Amino acid sequence: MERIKPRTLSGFMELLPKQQVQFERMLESLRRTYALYGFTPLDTPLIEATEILLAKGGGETEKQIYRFSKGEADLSLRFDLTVPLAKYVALHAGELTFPFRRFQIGKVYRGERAQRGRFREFYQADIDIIGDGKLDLLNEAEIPSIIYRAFSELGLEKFCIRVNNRKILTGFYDMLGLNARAGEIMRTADKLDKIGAEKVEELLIADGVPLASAHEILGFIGITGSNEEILTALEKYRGKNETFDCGLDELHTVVKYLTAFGVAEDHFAVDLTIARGLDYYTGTVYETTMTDHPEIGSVCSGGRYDNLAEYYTDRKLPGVGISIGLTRLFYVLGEQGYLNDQLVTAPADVLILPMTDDLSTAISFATQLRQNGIRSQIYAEQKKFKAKMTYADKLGIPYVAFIGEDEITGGVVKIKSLATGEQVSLRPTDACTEIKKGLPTDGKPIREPEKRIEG
RNA sequence: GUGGAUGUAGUUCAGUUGGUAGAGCACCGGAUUGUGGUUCCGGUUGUCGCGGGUUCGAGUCCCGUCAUCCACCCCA
Repeated sequence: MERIKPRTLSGFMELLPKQQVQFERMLESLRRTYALYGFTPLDTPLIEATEILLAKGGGETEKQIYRFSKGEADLSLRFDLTVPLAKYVALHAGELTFPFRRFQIGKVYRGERAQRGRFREFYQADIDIIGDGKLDLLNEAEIPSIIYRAFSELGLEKFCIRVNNRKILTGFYDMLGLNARAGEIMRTADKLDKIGAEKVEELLIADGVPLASAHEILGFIGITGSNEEILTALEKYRGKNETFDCGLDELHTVVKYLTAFGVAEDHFAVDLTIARGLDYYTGTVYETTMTDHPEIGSVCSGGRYDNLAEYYTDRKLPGVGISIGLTRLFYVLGEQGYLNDQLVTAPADVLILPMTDDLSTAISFATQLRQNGIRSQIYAEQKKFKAKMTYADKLGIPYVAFIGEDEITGGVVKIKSLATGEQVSLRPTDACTEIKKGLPTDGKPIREPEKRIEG
C-alpha cells in the first residue's frame, strides 16, 4: 500500500502531550483571571460568511483571509475575534446587557507566510467591554490592568505594556497638516526602535514629508523618559489642537488609574511610537512585548474603538478590548526555557497493574480511587512487567499499585512510590488516604519559580 | 507579494576532488518471566524531498519543481 507521508502544515502548531498540558494550563489561568474581572465567556463560529468578515473591506485582511466556497456559499475562516464579536453584538444587541463584558479564547487564521513566532493558525485570548452609546474612560485603564494581572498569574515578569493614545497622534499630525498621511507616517515612526532615528527620517523624507515636519516628528516620537516626564513634555503641544488636548487628558487619566489598579510602574510605559496594526482604534492603544524578546513583536495589543459594529448596525457601540496572542506567547516562553517539563503533572496519579487474569479487584480499586478524586488508570495490556513499569515512569505517574493473588487474598493493594522506590501493602481505603497525602497540590506556576525576576 | 538559505533514519545531524550510506538520541530485544529510572550486551531503522540532465558511476555537479526555515511587508 502506498503510504502518505504525514506532515503538518507550516505555521500550524502541533504540540506533544507535555507541552499541550502546559498550554492548557495557560488557558485555564487566563479563564480564571478574566472571570475574576466579571467577564462572561463567549464562543462564536470558526467559519463565517465572507461578507461578514470582509465588511470593512480592503487591505491586508482580504489578502490573508482563508476563503473558500461550499456549494453556493462564500465562506471564510475568522481572521480575529473582534469582527465576530462585532457581528454578535450587533445581532444580539437587544438581548444583551450593557456594558457587555465578554472574553473569548479561540483559534484564528491568517494566510500569511509563517516564520519565527508567526503562525497561520493561532490562539487569541480576547477581552472586550462594549458600551451602549457611551463607555467610560475608566475601562481604558482597567483593560491593561487585567493584562498585567493575567501575565503575572502566568508567572511572567519580563513584559511591558506600552500605552499611547490615538488622539494624541492624529492631533499632532493634524497640527503639521499631515493628517491625510498619518497612518503611513505612524507605521514608519513605529520602526524607530528597530531601525533608528536617521533611517526613520530618511524614510519620511522619501515619502514626501517636508524636512521641517520630519524634524518635528522625530522630536515628537523621540520624547522618552518616565511616564510623568513624557506627559510633561507633551504639555508644550497643548492648546494647538482640540483632538490632541483631549487625547492628552485621556492619557493622563489612564496613567493615573493604572497606578491605582496596582499596575507596577515598570510594567507599563507611555510610548508615543506604538500605532501599527491598530488602525480601527480611536483612543487609548496598547501593545505588550516581552522585554527579552522584542523582536518577536507584540504578544498582546488592543485599544479603544468608538464604533465596533458600524458595518452591521446603526446602533453606536463604543468599546475597548485587547487580544493576547497566546500561541506566540507560548512560543516565546518555550524559547526562553520558561516552560519546565518538571512542572508538568502526569496524566494520572496511580497506575494499577493487575497480575491476575480476573480484573475485577483492579477495577473496583480504580473506581474507589476515582471516587476519591485520585486520577488512575488500569494497565491491562499483555506486556512484560518491565514495560508496564516503564510506562508509568515515562508518563511520570508517581504511584504504581500491584494487585496480584497475594494482595487479593489479603484484601490489600501494594502501593509503590516511583520516586522513593518504597512499597507498602495497604487496605484500599488506607491506600487512598496515603496516596492523597503524597500528591502535590494544584496551581503550580508555568514558569520555574527560581527563574522569577524580582520586580 | 519580495529577497536569502536548507531538504540524508522517528529525531538532531555527519558524509572528503563524484566510487551504490553513518553517529548520537529515541525505539526494540536480552542480562532481569512480581518491580522502573542507572549500567552492560545485541538489533532495526533510509525512494538521500520529487522529476530530469551530465557521467562508466550522483547523497555529492547542473536545471526544474515542491516543501521547510529566515528576513522584508504586515501582524498576536
